[in-house]
Amino acid sequence: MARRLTRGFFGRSVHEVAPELIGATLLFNGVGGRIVELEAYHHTDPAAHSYRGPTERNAIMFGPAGYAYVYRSYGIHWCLNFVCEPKGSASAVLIRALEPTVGLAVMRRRRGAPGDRLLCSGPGRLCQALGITHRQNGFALDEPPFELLARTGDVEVATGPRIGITKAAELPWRYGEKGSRFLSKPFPLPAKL
DNA sequence: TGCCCGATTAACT
DNA sequence: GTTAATCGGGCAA
Repeated sequence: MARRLTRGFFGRSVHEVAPELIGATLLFNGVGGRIVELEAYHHTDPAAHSYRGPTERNAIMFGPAGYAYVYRSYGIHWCLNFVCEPKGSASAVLIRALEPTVGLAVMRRRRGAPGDRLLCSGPGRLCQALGITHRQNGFALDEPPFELLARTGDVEVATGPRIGITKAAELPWRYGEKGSRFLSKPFPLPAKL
């Protein structure tokens, strides 16, 4: 059975944590799936919410690693982040897509019954499918209702530019499972030699 | 205070 | 391809 990830797992560089999370299983109240896509946001990164210092919204990013940072996107959607790095470094990974594996019927109902490929393929979509809102901001990731399980097999990890940002858009800080059909967008093909 | 923009999505043409 | 939904943060005045 897969190893349970505890908060110590997250207390390292976002660029160490991010690729290790690809293929890990995220459950919320027993519903969820395999993480197939995420993005890293470091506090020195102009695209990060924490870049300009603490605010009421991003306060949890300035606390210890291993907690959920949930924010409202475009006034409509919720997006889930895992706080990483030593306390105060205000860095996190944005969970962008899951391959749904547990609780398919519940997720379909919450999402208005789209095809399974669209259930959790996007940061707003996966929060809707799992039932995550601002109420979960600050929740510990290694305690119920959250559960995180390390991946069991090998995974091929792809990297590329992040999605939907204008600042620091060139940084290749998006990580995903190569070839997964549950990505929010495909990764650009590697440059030809 | 007011205005613009954003780590998005679905429903349009 | 475009656009509306809708709200917190940043910055100018």
